[in-house]
Amino acid sequence: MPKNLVIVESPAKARTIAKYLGQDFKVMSSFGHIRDLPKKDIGVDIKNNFKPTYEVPPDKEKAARELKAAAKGVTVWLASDEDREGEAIAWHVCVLLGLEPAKTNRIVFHEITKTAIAKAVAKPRNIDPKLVDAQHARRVLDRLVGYELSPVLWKKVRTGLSAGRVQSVAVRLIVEREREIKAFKAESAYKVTAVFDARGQAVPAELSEKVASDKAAEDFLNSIKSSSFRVTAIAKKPGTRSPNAPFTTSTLQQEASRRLGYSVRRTMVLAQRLYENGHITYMRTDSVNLAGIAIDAAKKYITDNYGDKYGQVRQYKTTSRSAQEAHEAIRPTNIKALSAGADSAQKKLYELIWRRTLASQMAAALVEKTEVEIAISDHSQKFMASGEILEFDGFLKVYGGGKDDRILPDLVEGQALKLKSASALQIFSRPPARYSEASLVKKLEELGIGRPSTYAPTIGTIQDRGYIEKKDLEGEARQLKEFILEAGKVKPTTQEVVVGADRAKLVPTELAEIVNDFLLKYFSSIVDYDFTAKAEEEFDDIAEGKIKWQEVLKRFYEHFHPLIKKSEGASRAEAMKLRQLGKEPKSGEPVAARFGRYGPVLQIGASPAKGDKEAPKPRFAPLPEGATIETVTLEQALPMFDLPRVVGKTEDGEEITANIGPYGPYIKVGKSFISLKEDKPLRIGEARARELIKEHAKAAAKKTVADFGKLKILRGPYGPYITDGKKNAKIPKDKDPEKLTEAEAQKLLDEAPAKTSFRRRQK
DNA sequence: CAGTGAGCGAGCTTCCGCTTGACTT
Repeated sequence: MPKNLVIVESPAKARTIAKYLGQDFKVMSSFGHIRDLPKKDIGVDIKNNFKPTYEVPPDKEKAARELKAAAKGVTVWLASDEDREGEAIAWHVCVLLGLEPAKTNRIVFHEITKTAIAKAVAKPRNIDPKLVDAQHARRVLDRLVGYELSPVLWKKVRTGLSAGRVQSVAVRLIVEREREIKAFKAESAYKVTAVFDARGQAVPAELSEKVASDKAAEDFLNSIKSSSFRVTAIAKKPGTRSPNAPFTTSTLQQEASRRLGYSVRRTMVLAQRLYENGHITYMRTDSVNLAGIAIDAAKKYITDNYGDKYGQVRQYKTTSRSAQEAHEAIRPTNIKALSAGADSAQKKLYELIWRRTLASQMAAALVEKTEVEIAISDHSQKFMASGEILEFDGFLKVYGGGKDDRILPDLVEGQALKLKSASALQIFSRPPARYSEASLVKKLEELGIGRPSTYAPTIGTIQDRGYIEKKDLEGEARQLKEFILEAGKVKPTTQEVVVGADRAKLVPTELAEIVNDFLLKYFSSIVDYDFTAKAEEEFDDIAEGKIKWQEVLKRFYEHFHPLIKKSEGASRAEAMKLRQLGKEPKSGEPVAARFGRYGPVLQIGASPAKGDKEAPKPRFAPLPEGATIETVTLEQALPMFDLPRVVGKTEDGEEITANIGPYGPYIKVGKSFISLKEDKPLRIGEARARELIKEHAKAAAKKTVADFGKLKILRGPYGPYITDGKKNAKIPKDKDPEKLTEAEAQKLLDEAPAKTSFRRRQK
């Protein structure tokens, strides 16, 4: 029987450490925080000096039971992470096991290697009560903000909403970015480019200044028709490009999004699998530090495979202001393994991590940049030609940026050049980019808001609450004017480009705007971008013993709670942004847009006064696509009251209607609904509707493996399944779904467990 | 999943940060 019990946070870590510790040690996991504030109420006794009530949540009961059983009569070693949360986990484990925090062995290691673990065990310390206090303050502060603020939103806006220190700032960032984009006025200018001839070789160049108007652009091209051109200066400059630091959670999410197109959540699920199978180090980290053995192994690998001159040992320093550095950077556990992972998605992510890690220990790439100045005989402006040649690839050998050489022909100062052609193309200044999941994570990290373990869940939460939507943006076609000088003549022409098209961008809903504006008005200090940073300073003061944690909370609460009281005076109508659009021509009734119980809505006629049952009820309609409460016009609003609209009949004589529902525009035949994408419910014709109905039927047939009437076997995203319209059943792997008989299918369905409720996304 | 927007009232919702499974149509 082992005499020692080591408790870490993660079961995968427990397995690894067990290998290094031998027979005398049993290693178990707490599965993260093993005690927490209760979910159902605030769990903080505010009047009693903010005394928190902690309990074991239902999903941790099993772990708690097993730890208690294993801790009897042995020496316990607390080996949770070395940061504020880890220290608190160690303390909670002590309380759970009835141990004395001041007398229990506390050990930490930043890298999981035999020597690091042996060193830690040789020199145990005790729990740092001040660091635990800092965590109490962090936990209780978040609880007070979340559980006092959210109910205000239930009363003033809609039930079930939420607000918090992290999520409300994330929403604010997205709302404000969207407003910047809406307010942006694109400015036009002209970019002049030219191609010169140097003894038969082409030299592309660009005019050093932009030209403001189309007249100026045309005039300029006309004015250089008979000019002469001469090389007046050649500057060659060596340049270097250095590799980036190894991955943290945030940079891994950004690069996996950019290079592999993975969502933040998908990246974390894949990384978790790689970690559990021992292929990579821990994936929730803010550190760019590599263990000594990892640096040595990378150095050896580089020397053996690419040669000495490709290697350069580098130690990176974190630039993140919130970093707590409890772990290493994310790296392969064995750099000699070029590939790892159970499927191609995992493999791609592993290879990205492998390449980034190796590149971080490689030499800089060397480039030679050439700038050539070309003077125009009768103008003061100059053309500039630039070239870049990669002289030594260095780290780009494994982590390339995919930039091609731009090679200029050999030129000498004073050399005359002949103009082959020139063009002036209209360009527009671009609005700031919408956030993607990954760029939002980057921004939050810069602001010090959120932690590696919460980036992905936070994005999920603000989507679940209906604050933001992930959207593919189609962009719009824009005609760009262009003047081309060729063979001594300037000709006007146009180029069509699509601007603003983008994939998977975060767009705020009207609900987000309402909630954000409300929070900004009544709780500006809480949704302030620096709120977390300031709070962190106070937590640090607690950890350093400069102030008691209850004192920090007291000061905060004396400021915060009056804001809650004050917000109770806010009127619902104010929050709901009622906006009058005009009068309906037929009846003269007022037409308004507002945020209703279920979202944005158009309304004709005033809401009757309370208790007035005689007054006519107002009529309601959804907002047209793309319009918002702030932008919708009377002209756009009026036709919406004609929905639902009869489109026509099918060949069988069934009526087809069109409408806009809570899930977008659709057409309806009998009981089936078909979502509309390009077609508009106000305009779609009978012929087109019939087409869509046929396509829909075809797609449904493709999904059907077998149809027994009441019972159907369908192909879903998780494989084939049996359904009777009410209950679903999986088909065992050893059965061929094509050959299943109705009786067999019925039996499987009857045996399947009853539908369980599984909520990830709320309505 | 494809409405709605009366009124009343009971019962419920909610945070951030640590960690995994079990589960889905």
